[in-house]
Amino acid sequence: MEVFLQTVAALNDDTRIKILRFLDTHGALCVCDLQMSFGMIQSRLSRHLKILKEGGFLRVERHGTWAYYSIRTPLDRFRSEALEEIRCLDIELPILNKTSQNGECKV
Amino acid sequence: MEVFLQTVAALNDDTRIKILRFLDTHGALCVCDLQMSFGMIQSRLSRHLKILKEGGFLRVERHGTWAYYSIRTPLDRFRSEALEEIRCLDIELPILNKTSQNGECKV
DNA sequence: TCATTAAATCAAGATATATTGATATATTTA
DNA sequence: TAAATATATCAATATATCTTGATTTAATGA
Repeated sequence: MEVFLQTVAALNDDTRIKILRFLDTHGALCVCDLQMSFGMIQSRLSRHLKILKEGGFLRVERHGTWAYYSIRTPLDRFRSEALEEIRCLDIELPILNKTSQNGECKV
Repeated sequence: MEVFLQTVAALNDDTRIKILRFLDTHGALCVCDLQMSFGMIQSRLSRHLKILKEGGFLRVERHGTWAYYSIRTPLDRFRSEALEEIRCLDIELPILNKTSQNGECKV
């Protein structure tokens, strides 16, 4: 069962779908940008990012204390189709709030 | 969110993955055949079949008191890819126990 | 109509997953 | 080294989903 079910489980949550769509739209973002944009408690966000990463959808690149998450490429066929479906969803996303740009985050 | 998340939710369960794989392998089967094969309580099976049907993976054809479930065709791209993934899984399936063939089910 | 069988539904308890607040880890800068 | 900030993890609770046993619905045939 393993990998496939983990991939499916990663998709099985509204919040994670939104995060995927958001990163697909805006490219790599650090946790604090996502946190500011979604107005979401940090531990919650961190958990969802972990599940998406372990589900094979995201990659992380660290720069100092910042962790930049982005859609992993290339995605395999199943994950690509999933992402394509997500692109077609009529969902409400937050506005991007890129506090980290100023070098000052203090989220 | 609607349809896509419902589709994903349908996939998000070991038992349902096995049922899909089983029906993909053996074609249309009635509930009692599945029940005998999987050794599963009827209400539990019925629930999973409902979720798979509502997730767009299965169709039902009624013949008298029997309800024959089978993989719905054609499947859209996402569901097809999902099924393809399921075909590649290394999972243990029960042996087909087709009691209904004799016209006597008494499951 | 009544009895029988297949399948669906419901309510209660069991299990899994998500959320929260607190704490831990790690990097940068003073 | 110490303080500050970003991120990850943990433990407790809240919420959702699954399982079970009982009941209901529906079709068949006596």
